[in-house]
Amino acid sequence: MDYKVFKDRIEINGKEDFDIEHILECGQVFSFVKTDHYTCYSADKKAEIFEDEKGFKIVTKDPEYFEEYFDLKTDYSKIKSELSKHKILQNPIKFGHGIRILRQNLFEAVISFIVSQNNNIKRIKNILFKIREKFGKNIGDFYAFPTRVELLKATEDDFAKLGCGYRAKYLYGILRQVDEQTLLEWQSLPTQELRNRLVGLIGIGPKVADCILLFGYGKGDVFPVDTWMHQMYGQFFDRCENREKIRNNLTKIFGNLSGYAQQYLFFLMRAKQNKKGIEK
DNA sequence: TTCCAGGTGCATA
DNA sequence: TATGCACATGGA
Repeated sequence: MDYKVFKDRIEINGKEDFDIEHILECGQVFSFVKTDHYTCYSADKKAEIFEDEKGFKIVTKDPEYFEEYFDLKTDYSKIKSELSKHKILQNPIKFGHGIRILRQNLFEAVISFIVSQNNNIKRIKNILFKIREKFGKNIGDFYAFPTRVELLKATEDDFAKLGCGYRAKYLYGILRQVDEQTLLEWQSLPTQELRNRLVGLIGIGPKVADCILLFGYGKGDVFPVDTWMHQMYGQFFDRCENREKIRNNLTKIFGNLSGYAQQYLFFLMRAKQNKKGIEK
């Protein structure tokens, strides 16, 4: 895939390694809107993505930020060719060939995946947009994701009123347990140590920690096991295991590319289940 | 109405 | 160490 960064946009040539629908609808991110095109919101930045016959145009005031965000410097054809050696991944990769793992804002990822627990994607999106509107800075035609300092003004009841349910106390608590700087400093830790730190925070369990590691820290050697992956494992491997065992087994198989493997599997599983499908 | 969603924390054995 | 249950809420 080749692409070019301009002052006000990025132009992507080809669709094999970049498909905005695959990228956004594979469950890794919640702050986007679909109209006749997709609009992405990350932290205090925004990009609109348009598809044409040749590829995609990412229109934004912050092209460098979104070059990083969409992980454009990484060669996904290499990743896919490596992962395609595993029979179980051949169909999922074919189906979700345009998936890329987003490099999301760390703090936003932490809050987002706490909200995501035992919740459905539509509702997660609503709650996160409400959090933006209520506590984030108004940037013209959208709201930035609030900083920790901005969110510290929120009471537990404020979160509950936005529909967070029992997660309100986790959000209220997490803001008082860790700040953005500390989260950033943990970046250099080995994955397991970093995971231990995250799981040590009230409101973050193994699954949410793995999502933060993968989508916030860009650690490929984790495999988030949620209800869908639990189902998938039962179907493919024809046996029942607990989530921690599934996670351990699959990271052993996929190594540093575990997180990528997980996304291809998740996307296909959910599309099948939704029936309406996100097929092309 | 009932079930379920990108789970977690806590009590109990 | 492992298992079971409560927890909020709205979409399907």
